[in-house]
Amino acid sequence: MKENLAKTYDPKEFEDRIYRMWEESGAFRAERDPEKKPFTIVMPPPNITGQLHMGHALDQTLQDVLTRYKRLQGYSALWLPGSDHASIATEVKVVDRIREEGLEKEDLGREEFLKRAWQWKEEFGGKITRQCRKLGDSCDWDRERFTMDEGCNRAVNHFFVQLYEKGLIYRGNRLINWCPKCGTSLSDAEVEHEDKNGFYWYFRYPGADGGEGIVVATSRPETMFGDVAVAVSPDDERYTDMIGKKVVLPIVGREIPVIADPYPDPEKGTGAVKITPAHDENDFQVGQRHDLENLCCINEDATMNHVAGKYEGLDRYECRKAWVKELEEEGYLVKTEEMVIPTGECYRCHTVVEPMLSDQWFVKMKPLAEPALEAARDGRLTHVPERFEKTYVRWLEEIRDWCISRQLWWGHRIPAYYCDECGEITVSEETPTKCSKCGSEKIRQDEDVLDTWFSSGLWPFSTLGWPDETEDLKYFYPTDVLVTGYDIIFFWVVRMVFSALETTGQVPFKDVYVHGLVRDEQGRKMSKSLGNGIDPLEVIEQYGADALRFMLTTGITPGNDMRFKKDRLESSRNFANKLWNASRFVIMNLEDEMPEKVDPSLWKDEDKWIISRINDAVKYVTEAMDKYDLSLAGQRVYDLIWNEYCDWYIEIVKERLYGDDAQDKKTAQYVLISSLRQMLTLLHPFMPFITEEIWSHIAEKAVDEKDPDTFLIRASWPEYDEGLRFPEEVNCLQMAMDITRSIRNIRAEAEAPAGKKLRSIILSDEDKMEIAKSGERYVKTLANLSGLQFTSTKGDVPEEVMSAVIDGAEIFVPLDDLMDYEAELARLRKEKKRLEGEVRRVDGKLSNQGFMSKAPEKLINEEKEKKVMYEEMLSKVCLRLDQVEKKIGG
RNA sequence: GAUCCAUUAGCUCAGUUGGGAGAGCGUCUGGGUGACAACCAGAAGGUCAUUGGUUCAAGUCCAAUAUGGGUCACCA
Repeated sequence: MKENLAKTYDPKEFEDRIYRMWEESGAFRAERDPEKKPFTIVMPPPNITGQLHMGHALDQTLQDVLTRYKRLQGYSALWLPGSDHASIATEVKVVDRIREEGLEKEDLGREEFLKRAWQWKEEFGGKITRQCRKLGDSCDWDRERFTMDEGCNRAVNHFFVQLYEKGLIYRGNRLINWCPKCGTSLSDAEVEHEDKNGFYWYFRYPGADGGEGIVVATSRPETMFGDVAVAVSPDDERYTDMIGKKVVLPIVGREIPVIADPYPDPEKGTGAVKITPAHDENDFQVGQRHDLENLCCINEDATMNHVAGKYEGLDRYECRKAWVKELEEEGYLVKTEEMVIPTGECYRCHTVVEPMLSDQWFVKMKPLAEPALEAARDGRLTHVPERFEKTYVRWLEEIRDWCISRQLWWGHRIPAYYCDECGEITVSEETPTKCSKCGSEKIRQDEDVLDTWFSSGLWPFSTLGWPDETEDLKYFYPTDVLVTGYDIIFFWVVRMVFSALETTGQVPFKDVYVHGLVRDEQGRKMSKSLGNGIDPLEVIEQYGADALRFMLTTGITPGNDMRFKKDRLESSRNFANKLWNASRFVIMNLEDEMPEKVDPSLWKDEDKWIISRINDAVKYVTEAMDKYDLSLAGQRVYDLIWNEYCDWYIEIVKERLYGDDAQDKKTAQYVLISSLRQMLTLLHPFMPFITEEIWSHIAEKAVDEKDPDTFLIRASWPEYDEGLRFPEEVNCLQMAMDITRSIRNIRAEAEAPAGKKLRSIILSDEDKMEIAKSGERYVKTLANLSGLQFTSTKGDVPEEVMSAVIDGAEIFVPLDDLMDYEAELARLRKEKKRLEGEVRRVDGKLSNQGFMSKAPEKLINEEKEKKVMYEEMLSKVCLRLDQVEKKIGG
């Protein structure tokens, strides 16, 4: 006898073992097989600082489902894993760590600090990837990459130099977003905008000529020290005569000009704007137009500098408080107004960002954005769901130059070298030994590192060997689909696309599959600060990885958030349990040998029915998977296994398994097991562990732990087969199931015990008699009958019965002393009402001239048939109702 | 301010070329039946947010409104 599965479903017992078997046998390895088509996904690299959270679990499960599906379909499927150095995030962690030793990073020096950072990476960097294995991720671990490994470093330098030489990277002194806490510049995308309650303070700037001067409003009085002008609209009549005159900066005493510029809106505030070019983007532009000085009054740590006079050294907000007080005491404050102030915050530490004038490196975006837009417009790049293309397009259309230098140590150091002699900047992939212009050896490398996203942007091809024309790059690139959350479309997706188009000339992936966030049971975002995060590893410990995976990939829609519900987790686990038990049943009913293939001529109706149902499901599931409708695909497999295979097929087939007909028994065994194999394959992408475990007990060719080709993970995805449609047998089973349900229904309503054998009479229409009778043996067992009689004459039906009507037949159950006419009456009335409704609906359609003239003929015929059917059923119900009413009356 | 999403059974959500409203959980009624109580057999429960439009036909397409949520935006 074949060894059976354990008595109870216990995922802990086999999940790790199965994973080890896959990994050690090389089942995940993707070969460059010219016979196969490639399928590639690169994993969005998790930060080395992070822990695996539910967001990763969702993101990765989706990728794994797709990868496993394609692998089963015979593709050479590569899912390439890796992790991201996460410049700012990691640096902050390492700084915190050395601070525990009472040290600042400056105390260590750059070299020693980087050593510590690498130590951190070694220590924690592998954590997430180890955790991925628990989820069942079928990544090719031999190809695992890190954004700061040698190859990626080379790609980054190469890309930087390429852009620089094309004039797409430049160094400039411009206004950038500065995070005072992280001590670095940020890109626009790294600044989060938030509305905060604050004030407008209205201050009078007196005229230098002793006149009234001008009143300006500001939400940031501390920047007044950096004011270099007051701007008014040239069309603002209130201020026409002020233009060209000077006003005095209160208390400071410095005289500044009143200038005319289109920027001020006469409708807003007082119509006059103080201009602080060093601390505001708009003011900066005004300053450029009027050739004004950029007077900086705030330090990098957000304290005031010497320009603020006695406030030097004070924090910007402390200064604000004291300064407003002083201005008020001196009579310059005209009024204060409560106001909602939009502020920018650092996306890492949420410190209010300070716009600062600074020397930084920038990427010129317009020339890069255009091809990326084109790729979306002409369909080389598609978004799932489609609507995210708008997000993508709008961001690219409004894009500004990208500040890529960061004042940090952990990251890719900018490959630019300054000559101390002549000031020349040498940009080079290889570390130069001397200045490219004057030949001096006194050169030093730029201190800054690059934005993390600069290297992430190269991920889909740097991981495959670019800039070298490697075999991997040729075979696996461009990748097929990128799976990611909508929250990083801007940060990441967009940058990968333009970087790829610029370097490889191809889109980095054809499709972008966008998923939502996993929220908690109340619908809140899971976050560290709320402490409402659910640890995927704990869930796996309790319910198994398969249950988690199934729960995450079904019952959701692409692009929409999902709520983490324990209910659904339990229901997924129950489904696994159901499959486990069904498989146990199948195995326990096998002989010593695996059943051999039987000739289709031996198939019974129910065999053809389940084969046909599976065949239909294969078509449906394959189409859904191809459209990324994983949820619908998973749901369909669930229904197939539970509601068709378990609920009906297994129940029907039991009689044959316990019977004496040896050949028929073998047929049943074969169909049972071959159906199961197909269903396991369909389910495998979603629930890889349990399906692989069961497979190892029922595979046609024995599983060899060393040979991945014998595993389910490398089996063949079933294909839809026109030859496996059996409409007649499907109809027969359908009718048998309808009759069975009717009888069960009657039994329940009459409160007859399930164990009690009943008799039933089926009064069938002539044309349906054959088909009804062909289902006799199913109905007898499934409805637990002692006798079943078919007739076409009404007279054969006894009077004391309960009844039900289905298409083509009436079902009667004589209940003798169990007879409950009240229940029967109630049920018949309900049925009558329902049928009347149906007839009304169909009549409505058929008497509608528009419908009759415009609807497709096929549909009209269907409706006509329905009309006949419903009317027949109704008349039967009415007749029966009459009888019962008389009975009760008499 | 611009834009996107959501609104379907008590709860959480599916519903993909417009053509008879579904699942899981919960509730109610039966059930220890030779895989499964993490189960089986039944049942109740919905003017698909509102209004208008297109269509023979709308949960599904279009337009407005309401409520909730998200994203983007240089407003002193």
